[in-house]
Amino acid sequence: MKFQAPKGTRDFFPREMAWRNHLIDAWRRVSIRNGFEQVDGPIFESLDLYKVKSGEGIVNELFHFEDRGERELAIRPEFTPTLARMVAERAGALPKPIKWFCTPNLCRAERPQRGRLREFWQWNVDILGLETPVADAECIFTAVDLLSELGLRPEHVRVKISHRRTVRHILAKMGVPEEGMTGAFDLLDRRDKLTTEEFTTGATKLGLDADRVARFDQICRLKYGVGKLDQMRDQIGVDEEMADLAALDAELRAFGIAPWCEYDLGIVRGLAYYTGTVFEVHETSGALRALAGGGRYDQLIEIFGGPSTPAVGFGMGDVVLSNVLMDKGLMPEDVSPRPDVYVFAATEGGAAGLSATVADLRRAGLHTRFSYKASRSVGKLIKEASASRARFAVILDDHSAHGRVSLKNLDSGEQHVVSVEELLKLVAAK
RNA sequence: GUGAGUGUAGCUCAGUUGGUUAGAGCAUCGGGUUGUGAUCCCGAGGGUCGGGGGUUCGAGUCCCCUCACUCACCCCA
Repeated sequence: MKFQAPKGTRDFFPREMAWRNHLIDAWRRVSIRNGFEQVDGPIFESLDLYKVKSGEGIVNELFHFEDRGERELAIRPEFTPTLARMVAERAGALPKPIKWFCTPNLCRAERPQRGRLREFWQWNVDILGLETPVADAECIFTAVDLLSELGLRPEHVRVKISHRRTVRHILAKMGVPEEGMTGAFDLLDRRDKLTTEEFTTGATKLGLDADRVARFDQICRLKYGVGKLDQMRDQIGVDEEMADLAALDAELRAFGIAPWCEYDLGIVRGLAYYTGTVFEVHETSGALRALAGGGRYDQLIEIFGGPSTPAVGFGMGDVVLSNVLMDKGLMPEDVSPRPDVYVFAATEGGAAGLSATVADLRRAGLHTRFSYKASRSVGKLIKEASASRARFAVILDDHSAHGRVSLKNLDSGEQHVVSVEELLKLVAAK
């Protein structure tokens, strides 16, 4: 019997675990400096919680099971329902605005492919209780702050922004009837995957004539920089429902992230519950799926039984993010913790004091490793110390009985004979 | 759920028209030389060639089935 990790899941050997921690540390660090507080919920919830938001169809896409009390449960495929439940439960008592983040692992019963696995980690950032586009801009700023923290730049990734109400207004003005809106959004979303014929057929079904089909097609593809909303007004001829976007535009500039952002009316997001701003972070070559996606969902908390609460947020998964960093050559070689010192004995006399020295160094708070080898070959042991990525080698020899050791800086190669007290000082000073 | 591609050591791969006991490099482990990270030398472990069936005197190699992985579709909360 041979076992392997289940389809779409990953084992985290030390290297991978170090990377996962590095990423989650970055998520946490950036969240905190942007004023968000960390929360978490259970890894499984009542299956109904997910049906409320997404309908029966969701059941095939998640892992669900029954407990011994015949309760139907599901492993969390997303965090938003839990968040909504938590907010609805204490809505009255929580100080506003609510700014929360979370770094849950999520599971979806989908077929794995590039950028998509069955278990992954996702950074969730949400602001609840604020209607102002400042909150939308702050979410986008936080996402950009993280991307920047990991070495990405506007030439690598771009935040593509649209607005549900603005787009709805444009579509209505073009003659798309109210009942055709869902179909129109779907068409917008899938434009890049459709042939011209398929697109035209779809648009015609919505009641658009050839002229308007062409304009619709054009609108899907138009992109505008931050600060260029006037161009959008002129080219599309849109007048109303622009105030929200204009306010967001001003904030994006004020936050200093204009170069990272662009308006792209082809961004829809599949979710029916978005009500205003929607955005996705894409790698600029367009080769990979979205790194992150989010938007405003002002009615969701009510659906979960809470009071009417405006909300905006986004999610960013670890898989595509790692893919992008790898593709751009920004994946660090090794982010495992570096030992401060690596101790070994060059003589039998030195070996007598090995364990005691290690214990002293560890009690002093140093990340201390030592050689388990019987070899007294200094060259071999230095090599071992170096392979451990330690900053210093501590060499014990026959003088060590008198409290003197050789301290070698493995980065510079410098070596001095020092007392243990001096050693602690030198290592602490870097 | 649909389709395509790929499966030989931990990794990258070689393996002749089917022919003896399946190989290399890297990695791992042990040892040796040089009292200081290199280089070098010796050695070891690790494979039911993804699995099953078939053809054949003989299958890593040919055929069928199956499984896994990868990629694309559906979907993407």
